[in-house]
Amino acid sequence: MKPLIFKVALPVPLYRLFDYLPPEGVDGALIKPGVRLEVPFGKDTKTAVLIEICEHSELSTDKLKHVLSVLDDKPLLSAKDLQLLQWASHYYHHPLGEVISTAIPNALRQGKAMTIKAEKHYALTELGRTTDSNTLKRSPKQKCVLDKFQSSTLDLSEAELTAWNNHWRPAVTALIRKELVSIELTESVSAESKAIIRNPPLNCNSQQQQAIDSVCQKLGQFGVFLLEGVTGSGKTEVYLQIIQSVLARGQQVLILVPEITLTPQLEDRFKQRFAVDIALSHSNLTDKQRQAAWVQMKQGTCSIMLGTRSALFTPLKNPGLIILDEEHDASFKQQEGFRFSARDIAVVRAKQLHIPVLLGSATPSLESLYNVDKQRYQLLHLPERAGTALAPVLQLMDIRNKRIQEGLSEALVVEMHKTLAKNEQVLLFLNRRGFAPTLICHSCGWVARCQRCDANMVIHFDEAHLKCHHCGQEQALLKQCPACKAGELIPLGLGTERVEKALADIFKDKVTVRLDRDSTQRKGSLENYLQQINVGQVDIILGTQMLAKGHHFPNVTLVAILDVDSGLFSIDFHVAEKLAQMIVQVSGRAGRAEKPGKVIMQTRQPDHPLLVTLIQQGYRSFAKSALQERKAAALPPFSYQALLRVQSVDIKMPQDFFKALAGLIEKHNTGQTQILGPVFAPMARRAGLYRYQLLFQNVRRQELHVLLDALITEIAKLKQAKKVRWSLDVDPVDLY
DNA sequence: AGCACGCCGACT
DNA sequence: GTCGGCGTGCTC
Repeated sequence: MKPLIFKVALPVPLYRLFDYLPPEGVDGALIKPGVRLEVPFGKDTKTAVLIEICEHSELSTDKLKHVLSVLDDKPLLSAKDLQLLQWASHYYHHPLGEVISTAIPNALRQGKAMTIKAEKHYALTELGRTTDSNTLKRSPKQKCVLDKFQSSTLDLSEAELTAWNNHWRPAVTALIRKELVSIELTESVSAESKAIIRNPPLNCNSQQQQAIDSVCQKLGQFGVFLLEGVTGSGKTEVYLQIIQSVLARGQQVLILVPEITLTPQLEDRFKQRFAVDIALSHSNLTDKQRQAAWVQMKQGTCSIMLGTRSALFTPLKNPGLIILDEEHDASFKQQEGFRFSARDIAVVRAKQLHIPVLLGSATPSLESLYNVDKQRYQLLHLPERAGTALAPVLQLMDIRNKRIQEGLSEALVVEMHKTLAKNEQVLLFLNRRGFAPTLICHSCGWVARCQRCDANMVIHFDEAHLKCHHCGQEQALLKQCPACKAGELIPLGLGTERVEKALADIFKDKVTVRLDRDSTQRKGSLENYLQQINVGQVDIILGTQMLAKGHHFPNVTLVAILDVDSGLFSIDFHVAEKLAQMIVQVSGRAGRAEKPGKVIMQTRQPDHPLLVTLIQQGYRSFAKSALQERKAAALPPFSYQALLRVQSVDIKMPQDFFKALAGLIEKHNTGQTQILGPVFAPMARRAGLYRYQLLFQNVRRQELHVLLDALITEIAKLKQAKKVRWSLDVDPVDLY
């Protein structure tokens, strides 16, 4: 009788599976694909995932090793999960083992048990702490809540309720989930849950209601919805009410948001509505927390997951809906390793699971709008701002030949004074951190350059450093020109730090807060600043693109984009789209309720078609004309692209690789795929590596992928390929 | 990706 | 005579 062969995926960058024999003394037929296996691999042992069991191997049986042990009783990944991951591996031409690695939490990848002993220990400790009132001497408020809780008194005060929700409930429900708490406790908790009046649904306008109804009618079947709603149009309320319906069907919801949007405020908004726990998944969690969230979704003990990009792959016991908020956001595309688009895979996953997927944005991506045109996606439009709020007025401020002080024109300063005099807030947007992007010698023209990149060092006065924003290298701020030893060093150009200092001079009695990566590095400091802004302790808010994401500033009535021109000229066709989205998103921070907002864009290109179209006719008109341009140039979404990036410390090394590749392309490109390059990347050297790229483009996706398939197989075997770092980026969003 | 094997230069 | 440089090839 032939032995069974286990085909397994390993977390290595290899485009193939490995064959093993079942563990010794174990009937292989009893083991199911999707379980984790401990296998010997080379010198060490690794955690593999069983993909398939079959009867044949390319290798003779005596060459095969036995699986050491089976780590799971039940598959960690279902057949559908595996199917999706295999699809993604194929579509993005990335090794399956590494794709699986992105789909499962780090702890499980390392072979840890699915139920965590340490977690149980933690829960028990927590139980001891929370149920023993005597140990709560330091927190009398908690003690009071506990006493009421234990005596089944359910009329909690508001403060007690908050304490309960924030500190108690998560701990106790975590215990219940782990079945470590007795039945009577469970019962009193559920009674208590019902007693708590959570934030009820808000009244919806007719468009909101229509959007809700459209999606709810499709529950249980596949459909893609694009929810287009400007800031303040009540998108979140639409999400919440649809989620309510999904929960009522006993199904789970996966909500994906961009990296920076996942704030405690958003989490609170969900918590305040639903009487269920919310699993979180983002990069700030510990391995253990991520695993716990993942396992809860898989086992169905939690119904809502709120997470970033990689949460997309979380196994769901009863999938009901996927929501992807701010679908235009570039952070849904992973920019290294397995370069997947969470937005695109979300659609594939929803189709596989026969559930709807809801993409939301005030500024939908051109791809999604194109899919609406093609009737692949159903558009749900929320044209109004909820309540009485008025849309902000956008205007261009021509600053040609005008006096400018540290990036602020006199006319803008006047507007700022007017706004501040009314006790309203001003928001200034400048997408460049640091003090100034260039340090130049006034005497000899020497410029501080990064030694490892084709880039200038950026001046950071606060830390007395020169920093490279591309490789992170830092050096002490120079006092003297290293070239001529004599000249005065002058900061050239504008960054947020510099504007901050100017604001302190011009608006002496006003409070300014600067929000950028440097000022919010410490954990919780962003939350802190946002809090200060919302209670009115701040007059002027100054920051980079992190201002464009999600945060609401109700008292801001003037928004100024200090330098809109820097985004207007780029060889990358995506940049115009990103700029338009950024302008609209930043504008959305202004004007709330009865206070209409004003948005000023300082420009030296007041006639630029992008700006004029956007301002006079709005985002949709801009998108329409941008799509027409894409069509005329046969650019995506009217064609499909893949970018091969090649990096090397040696400037000449990649040439051998490209020479070999040219032969392969010649041999395999039997279709119409256009090959553009190889050329240097726009920044030819970064972090000490020379960077080349080669673009593949074809109006037929299938044909492009057939070529890529053939090429990847051969490149993986190429000896010239081992001397360089290469990667393939399917559907690239930035061509740099 | 790791890791070992392997063949040529500066050190005890 | 040996340590170690990283080029090449393999991992079921």
